[in-house]
Amino acid sequence: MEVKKIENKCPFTEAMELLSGKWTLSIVNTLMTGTMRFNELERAVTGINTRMLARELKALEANGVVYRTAYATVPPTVEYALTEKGRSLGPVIQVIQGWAVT
Amino acid sequence: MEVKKIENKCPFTEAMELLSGKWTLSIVNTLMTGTMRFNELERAVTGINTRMLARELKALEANGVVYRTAYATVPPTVEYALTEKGRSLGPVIQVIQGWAVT
DNA sequence: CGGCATCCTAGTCGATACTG
DNA sequence: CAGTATCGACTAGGATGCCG
Repeated sequence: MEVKKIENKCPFTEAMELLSGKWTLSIVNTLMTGTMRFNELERAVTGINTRMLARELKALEANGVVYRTAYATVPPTVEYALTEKGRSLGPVIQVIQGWAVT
Repeated sequence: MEVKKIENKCPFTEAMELLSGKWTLSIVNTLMTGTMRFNELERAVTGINTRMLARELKALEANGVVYRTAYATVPPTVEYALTEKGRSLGPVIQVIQGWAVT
């Protein structure tokens, strides 16, 4: 059984799979300003809903873009912040933005 | 005074809607090497099929990223090349690629 | 407060067949 | 050669409710 493995699985494609989500870069961009809680993010990213935010955050966390910190307080407190990898997305956002206004 | 909020503003979202296609940037990247015909592209972009290529090319053409030149030869000849706007996507691809390998 | 579970729609994507 | 048409699988995305 021949498995047609994509040899040229370029890192570029992998990156696109992560970044092409509708909200992904908006979330990352929002987190550029600093650590935020779940509800803060939900309010800051206009138009997103709970499920999408949760899903995106999980994906971003799995990819080492954001960092999650949960505090065992009685009203649960969970904070999200960018990792080094996440912050390194700044230029990407800048460049796309620059291209967009051209 | 008004601060230009480039953050969660539309041009970025618009750009993402165009660029987030699965094949979009691969096609653009392939065309960076120069003008190509339909079948050449289909062979160069590994994994794509006729329908997707046709659809993407139409979208890219509509957005002024590529331009299409058809020659009225008996076996139809159609060439695709990047516009100025299309070539200006080079840095975008570079940056994402750079981020991907990090 | 954080965030999963459920249901749903609309769009994406792929393989194949067919046309000018 | 350069596409279009058709079908069907898959999934991203949205609305809402519930639970620790």
